[in-house]
Parts: sequence; C-alpha cells; structure tokens
Amino acid sequence: MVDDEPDVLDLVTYNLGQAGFQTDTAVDGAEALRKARSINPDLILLDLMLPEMDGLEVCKLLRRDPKTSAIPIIMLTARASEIDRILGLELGATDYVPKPFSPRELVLRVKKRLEQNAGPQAKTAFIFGPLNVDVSRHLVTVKGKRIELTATEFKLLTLLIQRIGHVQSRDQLLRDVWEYESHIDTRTVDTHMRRLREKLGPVSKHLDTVRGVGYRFLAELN
Amino acid sequence: MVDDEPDVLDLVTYNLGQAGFQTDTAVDGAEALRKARSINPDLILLDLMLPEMDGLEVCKLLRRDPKTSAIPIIMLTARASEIDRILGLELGATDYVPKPFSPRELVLRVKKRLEQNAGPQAKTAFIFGPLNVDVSRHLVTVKGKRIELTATEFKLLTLLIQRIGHVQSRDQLLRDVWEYESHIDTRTVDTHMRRLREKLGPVSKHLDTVRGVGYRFLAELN
DNA sequence: CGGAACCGTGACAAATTCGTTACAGTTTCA
DNA sequence: TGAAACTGTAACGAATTTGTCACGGTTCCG
Repeated sequence: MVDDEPDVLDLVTYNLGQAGFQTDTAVDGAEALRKARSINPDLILLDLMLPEMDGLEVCKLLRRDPKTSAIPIIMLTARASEIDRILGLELGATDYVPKPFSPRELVLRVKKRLEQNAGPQAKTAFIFGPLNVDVSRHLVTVKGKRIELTATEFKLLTLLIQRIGHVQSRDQLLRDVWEYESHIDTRTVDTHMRRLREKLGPVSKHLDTVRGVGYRFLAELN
Repeated sequence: MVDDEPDVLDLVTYNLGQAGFQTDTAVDGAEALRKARSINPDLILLDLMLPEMDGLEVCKLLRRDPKTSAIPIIMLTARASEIDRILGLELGATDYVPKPFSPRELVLRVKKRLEQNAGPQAKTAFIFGPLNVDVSRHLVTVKGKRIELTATEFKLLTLLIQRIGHVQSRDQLLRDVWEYESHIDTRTVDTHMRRLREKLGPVSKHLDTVRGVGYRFLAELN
C-alpha cells in the first residue's frame, strides 16, 4: 500500500493482515516504484495524493515497466470528480475506492480482486537481484540468461523460495521435494544442492547452509 | 490482567492462581504496556474502562508493537454496545467478555484461549532490546548484526527463551537440548553456555547462572 | 575463617558435518 | 537401440563443532 498518512497505512495493513494477507508499505512514489519492482506484489493500493510524484504518475510508470505492468492497482483518493476517476482508470488502475473508506470494504475489495486473479495470473514469478524464477513457466534466468535445471533441482529451488528465510531440514526436503515418507539416511539432498549451486553460479549465495540443521533461501545477501 | 478496580483484580487473579496460572497485574494502561513488553505474557485480560489511557488505546498500542502484537487480548467491559465490541475486535482484541462476569467463566475462557494458541501459532520470534531471535528462520541478530550460532548453541538459547524466567537444571538441559535420557556427569552444558555468552557479547547478561541450580534467560536486565 | 562445591575459562583432541569427486544404475529421447 | 541426461550412493577430506580435562576464581556453609 502506498499512502503518506501513517494512520491510514497502519489501519489498512492491519486489517489486511487480519484477513490473512502479507502487506508492505511505501510513503511516496519513488519508494512504491522501487518496492513494486523488487517485491512484485500481488496487488497495489495506491493513494492519489502523494508527496512529490502523484499517484497518477506512479500508476503510469508502473504500467510502463514490464516488471510491474500486470500488477492490479486499486486507487484510493478523496478526489471525487469523474474526470479523476476516469483518468486514473485510463492510466491503468484496476479499481477505484474513494476516501474515506471502511477498512472492511477495502479488505473485501482486495479479496475479491485477488480471487479474480488467483487463476491464470497467480503469483509465480520471483526476482532476487539478477536471479529470476518463474514457476509456471519453469523458467530460471540469471542476468537474463536462461539456466537449465532438472526437474528435481527446479523443485528444490522453488520450494526453498516459497519458504523464503525459513530453514528446511534435510528430512523436510526429502518429504516435500522427494516425497519420501520416512526418515532415511542419505546424502542426496546435499548432492542436488551442489548441482543447483553449480548451475546458478554466484547467485547460489542465496542458497544458505545452516550447519546441523538444513538449508534455506536468503532473500538478501549481506 | 489490567483493571483499575483492586477487588476485581484480586478476585480474578486469585481464581486464575487456583487454576494453576501465574498472573501479574496492572492498574492502568502505561503499566500494562510496560509489563506486557517486559514479561511477554501468554495472554492479557484488558479492561476497557481505565484511567487516562482507555483499553482500546492500550489494545491498539499492544498490537502495533512487534514485541506484544501476537499476545491474545481478552477485553473486559461493562460497555455493551455493538460498536464498542466491533471496534475492540477490529483494533485487535482476541475475545470479548462483558462485565459483570463469573470468575469461573473467565478462567475457562482463558484456558480455552491458551489451548488454542498452544498449537499452530506458537511464537517463533523474540525481541529483547538489541537481541532478536527468530526460531523458524534460525536467525539471531544483535543490534541488527547477524550472530552465527552452532546448532547446539541455537537450541540452547531458544529453549531458555521459550522457558523465559524459569531456571533449567543441567540435567533438564541435557535432556531437552542434548536429548540424553539418563543422568551423566558432564560439564558440557557449562562449556556451551560459555560459548553462547561469548558470541552474544553484552546481551549475554540475559543468560543468568543460578548457582547450584542451573541457568535461565532473563527478560529484563536491572 | 577455611574447606568444599560450583562454575568460568583456556586448551586440546575426537567427532561430526558437508562440499566434492567419481561411479553406476535408471530414465529419457532421437 | 544407443547415447545422453538424470539421479542416488560411496568415499575422501577440510572445516567446524563438540566434549573433556585441568586450573583457578567465586560462593557458600559449617
């Protein structure tokens, strides 16, 4: 959500959180653009009255960028004129909610919009610096260059990404990637991890070994 | 429990004590916030009618603070209106009990709520001043700087944190961290504690030796 | 006060973990 | 059918972790 009023941000993100959504916030257009490109959110709540770059401009830039052009944008504003609404929608807003609004109504609209998107456009693409992973396309690229992974390697990578930050023990990975049902003593996870790291090159630094525990995918490298 | 009526406080805490719960009390919002942050209770009983800062405000602040945001809050009040209830629930209350109430009913509700929390929503992130510990991410930071702990050190730290304030004997730690099944005479707990303290630096003051008994994690440093 | 128990500390060696190489069986595909 | 790719296992060794021992300072109690 993009809004320069902290109270509104807090109230709406709280309500969305209660409804089960993960949220992130930005207080101005520049931050919004940056985050949209790096996080690739499922939907953006965009206030029109922003400091410096107004919401319409932000919307325009989001729509122009291939990385963000498909993200649904719900515009929020106290502006009631028909011209503003139409302009916003023409510039690419998905929907329009006038302020003041009830958080419940907003949550309901967000829910509905995401349900509509759940089918063909569910989030399946992840970006981490030079690494792009598109799950539905079975596509991994590093700096735009395509990396060929085997089925098992791809499954391992995407599972770690989906559980980003959380350490997965070898037994967990055997259960969830290999679908083993009981504990066995094997080094096969280690071997696949090595192969995956080889193929990914330097971005394999995102694949972190926690000694004595397991592996995890790091969103950020320090 | 937070209430400005001493009779109510005494009655409820007595009944909760009889039911086996440890309790602590606050008579106003400021005290409640301070204690919630330092004690990190399993649940808060919060009266709406408080002097100075009312219960809704306290609830709001508790929910905003990462340290206290996950604590279940049961609201107590003589206010019967639906608006207040919805507002309270929207601000983050877990449940709502109208005054006057039977202490028995309250204890039962507390019990049920705590049982519901015992399973899938167990806490995995802890904050103590500069120290952050995130169990599922296997992440420990001090002043934002990541601290690398070995598997055993991490296990020892998190177990003491989960049993915060309670002294764990060496035998208990050997059983629960090392998974030894019978008593052995060893100094290995002491050694790991030393290593953990070394890595944590000044915040290791939270790791307290109780001579002749064992070790505990202190929520606050005096 | 002195002795015994306790615990922090430094040093060392054994144990464990995991990256790596190599190999062989299985599967896939032209 | 045969070659290539995939997958899992075994063995080796480097790095890290772990546990033990001995010493000495601190605390407690008779």
